[in-house]
Amino acid sequence: MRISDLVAQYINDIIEEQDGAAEIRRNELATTLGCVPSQINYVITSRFTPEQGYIVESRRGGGGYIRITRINTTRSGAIMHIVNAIGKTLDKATAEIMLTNMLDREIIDTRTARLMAAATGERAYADVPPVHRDAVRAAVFKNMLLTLVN
Amino acid sequence: MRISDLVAQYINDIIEEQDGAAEIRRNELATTLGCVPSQINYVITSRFTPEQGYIVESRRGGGGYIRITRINTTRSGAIMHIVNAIGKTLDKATAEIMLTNMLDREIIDTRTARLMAAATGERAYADVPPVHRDAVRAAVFKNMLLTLVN
DNA sequence: TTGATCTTGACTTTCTTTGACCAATGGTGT
DNA sequence: ACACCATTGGTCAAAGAAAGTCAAGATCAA
Repeated sequence: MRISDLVAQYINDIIEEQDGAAEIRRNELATTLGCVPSQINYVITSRFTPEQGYIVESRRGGGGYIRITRINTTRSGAIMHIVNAIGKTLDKATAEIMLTNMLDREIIDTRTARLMAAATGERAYADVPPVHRDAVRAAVFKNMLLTLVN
Repeated sequence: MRISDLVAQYINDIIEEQDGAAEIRRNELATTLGCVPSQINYVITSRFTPEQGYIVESRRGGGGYIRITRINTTRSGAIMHIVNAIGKTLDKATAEIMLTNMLDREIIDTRTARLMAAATGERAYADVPPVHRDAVRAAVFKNMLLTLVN
């Protein structure tokens, strides 16, 4: 087996283990796999390109690293799935679970989550008759989600 | 972990605690974190620059100090100003004007503006008795704005 | 055979750490 | 006031620690 395939597989394993992202140290990995450091660069530029759905960030100098992140192409699909899962009403607890879930899956970022939590929080609906609160919340939540679908 | 990151984090924690400004004593901090004093300068010049939104003042001699102030306060201040300008109610048109204004002033980005517009749009309030709609909108809008302060 | 893909290593660039030396400030004794 | 000095912070350059680039040679597949 080719060394480059070993390297690629090694990186893929980490990405798989770590939920979509691998952070490696080039020299260390090269030593571990018994190859020259620039081999890592070769593998990255040939198998972890943006076209293939990866983002690569790196840093030189002391404490340097290379981070490879798999792009989530199913984001829009995931959002639509959630939108469809919301019925006529949505209680606060469920909304929060959904937000946490989306955060974990990196469908939204922390700022967006906070913003959406604020818009669906109980405090915002003091003037809404209790029987209607969950319906309003569902509508607000859905409308916001839809703006996130590119 | 890099020492420079430790220093940066330490300073950031203080800034966070103290509402936007940290005053440190270079030698003391260096001793606390176990690094050479000039390391503090390195961290400051590489991570707390004006471009990154910080002002740094210092003084030598007895009772000397280094003060690092975050100047993103403009944004927070601007947001708080808007929050305070919103009364008990807020109609859709006014909300949109405010959003446009914040966009122009670069207080928020396009995505955030769209998200907030969706959360305050008429379509979200079908289940709210008309007399209460503007009050709910005001509450939602304020709650969202408050998450942007920081 | 030949073009594409791999492998390797010399050289480059960027970021971090450290220390020697410099500059300003405030206090103290005359 | 003034000279002096202890106490701080500032600067800069060298050394160290990664990662990046590139081109020459090796291999492989059609």
